Amino acid sequence: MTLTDRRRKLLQIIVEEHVQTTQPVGSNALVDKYKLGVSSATIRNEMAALEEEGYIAQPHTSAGRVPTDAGYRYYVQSLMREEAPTEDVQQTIRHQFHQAAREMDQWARLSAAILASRLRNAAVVTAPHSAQPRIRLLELVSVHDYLALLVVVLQEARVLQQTITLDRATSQDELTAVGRKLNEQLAGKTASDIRGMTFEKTPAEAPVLEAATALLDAAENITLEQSFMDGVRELLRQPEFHEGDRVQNLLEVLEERNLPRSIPDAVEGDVNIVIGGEHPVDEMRNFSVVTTRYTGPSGLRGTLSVVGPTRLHYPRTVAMVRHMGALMEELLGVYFT
Amino acid sequence: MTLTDRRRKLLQIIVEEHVQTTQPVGSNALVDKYKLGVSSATIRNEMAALEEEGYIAQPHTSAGRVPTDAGYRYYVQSLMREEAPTEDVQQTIRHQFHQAAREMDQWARLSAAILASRLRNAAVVTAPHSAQPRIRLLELVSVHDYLALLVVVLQEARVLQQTITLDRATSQDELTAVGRKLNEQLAGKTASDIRGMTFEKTPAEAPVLEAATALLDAAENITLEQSFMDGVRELLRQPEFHEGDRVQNLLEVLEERNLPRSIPDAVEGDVNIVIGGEHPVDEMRNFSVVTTRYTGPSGLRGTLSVVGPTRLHYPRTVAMVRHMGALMEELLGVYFT
DNA sequence: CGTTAGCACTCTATCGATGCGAGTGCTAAT
DNA sequence: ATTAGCACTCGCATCGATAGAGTGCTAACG
Repeated sequence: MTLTDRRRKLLQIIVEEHVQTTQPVGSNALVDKYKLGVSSATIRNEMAALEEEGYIAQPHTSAGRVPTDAGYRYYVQSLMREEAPTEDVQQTIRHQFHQAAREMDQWARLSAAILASRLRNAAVVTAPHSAQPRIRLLELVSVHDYLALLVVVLQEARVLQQTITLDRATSQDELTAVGRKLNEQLAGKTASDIRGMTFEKTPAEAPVLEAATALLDAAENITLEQSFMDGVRELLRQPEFHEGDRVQNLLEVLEERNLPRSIPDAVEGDVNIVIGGEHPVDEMRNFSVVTTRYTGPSGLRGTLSVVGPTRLHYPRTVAMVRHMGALMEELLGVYFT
Repeated sequence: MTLTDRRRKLLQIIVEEHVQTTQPVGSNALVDKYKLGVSSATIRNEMAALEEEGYIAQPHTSAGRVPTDAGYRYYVQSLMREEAPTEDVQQTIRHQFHQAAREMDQWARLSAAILASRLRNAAVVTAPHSAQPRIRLLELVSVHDYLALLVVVLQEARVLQQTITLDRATSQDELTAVGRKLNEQLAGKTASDIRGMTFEKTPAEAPVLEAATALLDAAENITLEQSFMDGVRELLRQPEFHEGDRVQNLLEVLEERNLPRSIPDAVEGDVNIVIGGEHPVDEMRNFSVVTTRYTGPSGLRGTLSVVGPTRLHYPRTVAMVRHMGALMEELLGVYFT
């Protein structure tokens, strides 16, 4: 199971060469390009061994070798060295955030854009959201006789809204009064808190409470509104998808925005890598997903993911995802403590 | 310039046949499939005439004919009959809206989804927004010593938010006081109204006013947050894009979300069709865009667009876009009068 | 004069044969 | 253990021939 140093080195070269060229890599090309101290025949023997172990494979007899999922797995686990973005790049990114509005949604959107353009692959980022959202403030605005707009500000500085139907015509004054009263009672409460409350509800209050709890419930989950996708165009640029029919499947998954759900839970603070067939969803078996989770004060959390072909530049991708995760955490820490 | 009836009929058949089959259509196939009372030679003569006029073209000598942009233009202008969605479909759609939340953003998103899936093409819908947004209500929430969240509710029942930096630590009480005062002064005002106001601004109020006007300004334009795109996957499914490199250009345009901007102003209440090379943006010359504009009470308006290959099923597409536009107007009318 | 049958011509797409080259695995020598 | 040598495999590009779809033109017809 454990490989000799030479084989490890060889596997590394094969992965990196293939990532760079997109082509299967052969023994002759290798000895030419990299000054290995041995002949191509030796390399062939070693390659045969690596193939035996399942780390590489040939697309067809008499083609070069290509890393298998297992090969990439071994590579990311014990061969690669992350390539952190240069100081220069880091500065540029920081600057971009500086220019953007101080809105969590904007940060998420920007993160997705940066990941996509820097790594030339698709990126999905979920905006920060709390596992236990609490009401900070609540406001009722009359829209129509029987219609009111409920605005809920969460403690995490997120704003939710919902239009609610009232069972009788209600004036703005009346709504304001209801709002004032509920504000006192609901401030700092979670959805389950509210459900547990047993005070007397007036007929006017009932629908508001119901809507408020529904909003809180919805806010717990990564709703599709808060998940930003970017870089599909980059994905189409990748040579392996020029036929297009393979990306299509991916888009089915991505456009329904259930990517985050389909990703195994990322270990917090670390970067999670899912390679090709390791992914539970069938449509994803041609792709790799690199994910990290970021957390902020008061239970805020979210995820950043990059999606690309299995032939990913893992050292750069992992490092960049890690970097952006850290950056998000930093921003959240500074602005929302 | 004006065509004989027979040529008009022929052009119509060519367009519809080509839309259906994706293939160039030849004279023999035509007389076989449609029981025209004449021989293929006659058809050939007529085709030559139509080609002379610029309505059709052959991809290469000895291939069938394909409609040109001008051919499609003639078709949509004077040959096609819109195919309104069946009563059945209309009911289903109505039902879908009934199920959805009564939020304008949700409606827009749903519209995009429906257009995309029913027409099997990409759709872009902008949420309703007012040309002259007016403040309904304003709320300040303390986030941090020097940081506050400004929530602005517009009269159109839209909610905007922005985090603002304060030049000194400010308590929630103080913010509430500022908010109360500004509320009285700003209710019903537009951005230019506010800029025109000359009352005394306290240091605490200045940044809030600035942010509020900025928000109003931003709300006037279709910001990318309020524009919903769906159905890119459908586009990839189209046979003409199986090579993928042509959709890529489109995605460049779409992902930057400047599609609405790149579309010639739609005449209100009517459906606007831009065919292939008619589009000012180069990357779009392989596509057609069908757009309509919807308006609601108090200056609310937005657009719905469908983007597909020039080989669109115009009768269905135009009718469906028209239908959805009318539906949006109806919904806005019912809920926001 | 419009219509049409007939025909030569053009161009594409497809198929099979062929040759080349990259790459492999094996064997025997070092 | 390494390596030179070699036969072998297979994909890929090239080429030519062929079939087929479609056209334009011409001459005949009602």
